[in-house]
Amino acid sequence: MSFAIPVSGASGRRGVGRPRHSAVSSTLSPRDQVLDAAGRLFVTRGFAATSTREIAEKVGIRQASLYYHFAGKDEILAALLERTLRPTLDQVDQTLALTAEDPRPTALYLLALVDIDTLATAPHNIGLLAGVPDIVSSPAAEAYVASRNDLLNAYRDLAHTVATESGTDDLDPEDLGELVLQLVEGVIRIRARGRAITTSTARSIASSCLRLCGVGAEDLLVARSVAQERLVDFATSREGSNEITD
Amino acid sequence: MSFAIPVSGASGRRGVGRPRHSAVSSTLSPRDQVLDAAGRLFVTRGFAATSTREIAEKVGIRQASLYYHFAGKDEILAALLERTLRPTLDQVDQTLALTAEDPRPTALYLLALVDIDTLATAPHNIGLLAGVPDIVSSPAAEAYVASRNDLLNAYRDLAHTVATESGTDDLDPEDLGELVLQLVEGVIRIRARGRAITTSTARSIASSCLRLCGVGAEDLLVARSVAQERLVDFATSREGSNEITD
DNA sequence: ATTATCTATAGATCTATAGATAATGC
DNA sequence: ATTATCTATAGATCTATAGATAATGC
Repeated sequence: MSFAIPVSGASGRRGVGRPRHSAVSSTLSPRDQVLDAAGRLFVTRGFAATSTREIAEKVGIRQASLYYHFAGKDEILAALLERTLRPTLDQVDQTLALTAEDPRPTALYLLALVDIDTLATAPHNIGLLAGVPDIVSSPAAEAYVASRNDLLNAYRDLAHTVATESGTDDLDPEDLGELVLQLVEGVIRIRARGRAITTSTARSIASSCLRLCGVGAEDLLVARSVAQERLVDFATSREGSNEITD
Repeated sequence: MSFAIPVSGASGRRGVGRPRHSAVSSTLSPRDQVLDAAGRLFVTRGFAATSTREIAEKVGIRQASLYYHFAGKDEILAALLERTLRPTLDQVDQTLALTAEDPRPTALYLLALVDIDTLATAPHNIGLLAGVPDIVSSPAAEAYVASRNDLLNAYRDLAHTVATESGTDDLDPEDLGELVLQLVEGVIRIRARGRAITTSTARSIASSCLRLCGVGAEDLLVARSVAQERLVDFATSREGSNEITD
């Protein structure tokens, strides 16, 4: 029993089905074109403020045609969020496994770095939707919210351990975790202001996370260099699809 | 030429005008009741996703009656944002003046502390609306966005100076400012998770801002104690309306 | 035959305006 | 007379469904 995968990617794109009223330009599958347009609009105008008509217009199809690909606006959102968070969550597990034997600062540094990279390269800075009332209160975002919570817990545990070791444990673990994640998500704000995220920026932010947990200058350097080694393994195991390694 | 102030506050509240279909409960002026209800809804459901009907329902009036107090939904938003950011901006000027003679870490610490307090005590955690696409893309938020930008610049300048002095200037000033503000706005996230913001939490977050800028443990302690002195002056000059002083 | 679109439209909103009305104030 | 509400409603959306149609695939 294998169900057909709906030809996502640069496949057919040569006129199956009735032609559009305006010519097809993109090489993406129609479904991906919708997600792309929706993502851009949700981020710039907001979810509730974006109508299905606007999305369709950007894609170059009629409003009703959206419903061939998605059951409704909510499902577009759900697909978009899923696609956005999936890579991070997968990488989190790998990252934690990879640094299981290392000192915790190294693990925290690497987790932050991977996360920052994902946010920095996500299409349309889609991470902006993370904490928005519009989105979070939508039932379609339930899975997304739950997953983001797992991520938050990972940060909380790591950050708390690191802070305790360094004697900078004046904050409640829950609050500290929130702040570290907040710092990581700073890339979203930086991107939103139109600034580029360089490798150096990513490393600096990840370092900031350790400083926040009270890690001193020497330990920080150690964490950075060990993390860099792990990252090479990581990138290799993933066939270099990650650009963080310089 | 003095135009009548529309009786904001616990004044009349004794049946001028046609009675509401449901009894008045609040002691606030009708206008403030609208802002209160709208604030709560905007934060939980989002701006575009909240209808004027919902707002009116919470207030206990008919939808059309809103238009006696506000020209439209946008104007409700504008009034709400204005009311929210005003105190911070006023305090920022005072704070910077108060610490003009102090070392920059002290000034940064105090600015963060004042800002954190404002966000921590703002009704309905209204700070949540700060970076939301919904809001930011609305023309009604123009003044608000501009003001928030001034605040960001204040953080950028202070943080950059502090970071340079401490030799932790690996981040671009723009980016560093963004991260410090992001950290301060962490209180919004913490509140959103239903956790209380104690004085100790506020101080820890402000301290985190200095750590982020590379301030060492000893200098941090100095900044904290000097800032505490300034805060006493500050609170006194404002007749103790600020709760930060413990 | 299957696929991906189209046109047309029902039904449910939602915002804002017009004009009536029920209180208090003078 | 003034104020703060009410009722009623026009006009503009917006979402989603039904059914037709123009391509390719077999």
